[in-house]
Amino acid sequence: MNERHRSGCPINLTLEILGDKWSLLIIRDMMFGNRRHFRELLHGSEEGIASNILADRLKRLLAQGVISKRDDPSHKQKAIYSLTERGVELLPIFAHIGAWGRRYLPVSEELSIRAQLLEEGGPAMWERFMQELRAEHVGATPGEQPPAAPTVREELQAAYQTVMTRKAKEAQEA
Amino acid sequence: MNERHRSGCPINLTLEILGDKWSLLIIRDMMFGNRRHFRELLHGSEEGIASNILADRLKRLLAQGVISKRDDPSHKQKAIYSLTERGVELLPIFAHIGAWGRRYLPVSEELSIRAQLLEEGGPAMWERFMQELRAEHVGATPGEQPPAAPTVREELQAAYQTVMTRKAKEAQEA
DNA sequence: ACAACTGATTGTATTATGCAACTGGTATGG
DNA sequence: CCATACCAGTTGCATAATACAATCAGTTGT
Repeated sequence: MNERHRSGCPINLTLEILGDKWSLLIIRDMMFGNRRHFRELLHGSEEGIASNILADRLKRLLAQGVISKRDDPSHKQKAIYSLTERGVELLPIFAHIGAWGRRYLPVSEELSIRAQLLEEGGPAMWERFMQELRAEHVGATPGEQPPAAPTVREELQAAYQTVMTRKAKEAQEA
Repeated sequence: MNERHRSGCPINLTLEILGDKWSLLIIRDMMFGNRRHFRELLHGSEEGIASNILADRLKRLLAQGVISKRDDPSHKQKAIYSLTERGVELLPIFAHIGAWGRRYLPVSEELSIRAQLLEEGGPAMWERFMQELRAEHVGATPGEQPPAAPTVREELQAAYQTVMTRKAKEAQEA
């Protein structure tokens, strides 16, 4: 546990935890794809993470308190990974990263529609999403409301499906 | 130039460019420390980057259009690195990363005071800072005003100095 | 009993990083 | 005009991180 930090700069310390090509993608899948099991995270993403890297990153994120882990009551070997409050609060960073990438990089339409809605929704939508994530991941908070349907994630997912359906139809017609 | 991307997700594409432990620190120093030369970037930061890593990252950021490079008229071998519009627009991401790190990680007071002011200043302050960065880095924009004194960077720097001065006095008294 | 699935681990090859020394060229002061 | 310091990098080498495929032991459903 004797960690040596390069400096006390908040940006540097954050990069020491999240500054690699996989950590944020894992959190992205937990956050937007609601993937909570090792196998879902391993095979669910487009990018194809290796199992040893996934295991290593989950361990590190766990040690840093960005995610938590508990047993799945339905299966003795299943573990459920959840975001902690720290993890949930990464959402605005994802929103900005998504907006930046969408503006300047060769994104695909179907994978950037969520980023677009999140950017258009602004901080109010982020706050709503974070409340839903807290309910799903960090457990009950006092005075908590059952999340109104549709949730933000459902909205984003529906938009993704709409794009995919249209694209499939276009491909068929062509 | 035949780059293979892992996916068309905006978050993934952004991480493919900026997802390492150094790229964002270099941009941070250019943005907040106004370091524009190789040597300034090499020796100016607390974290101590190696010269070959710096050279490699500058090359990559240049290729990705996040920074630009031009000759320094005052010295035939000097190069001046500048942020492009893409680079300037990373500022909100830095603001959020700084805020997150400040909240959850063991930051030092003097190196997090800038993040605090930037968080408190909110999007309006970010926009002002980005306008100043555009003037300094990407050249004149139509209808541009000479930046009002003090600039945002000067404000941040002054706050840093205040903390450092107080800390030095406290250390002397103790 | 057995196949499929669970969260991982192991071995090996490749790539990235860290560190120090070094390069060719440029300004500067005496 | 020469020594010195400075400039943006490059090179060689050791170590660390990552990628990929195969494998593991325990669990579950059939």
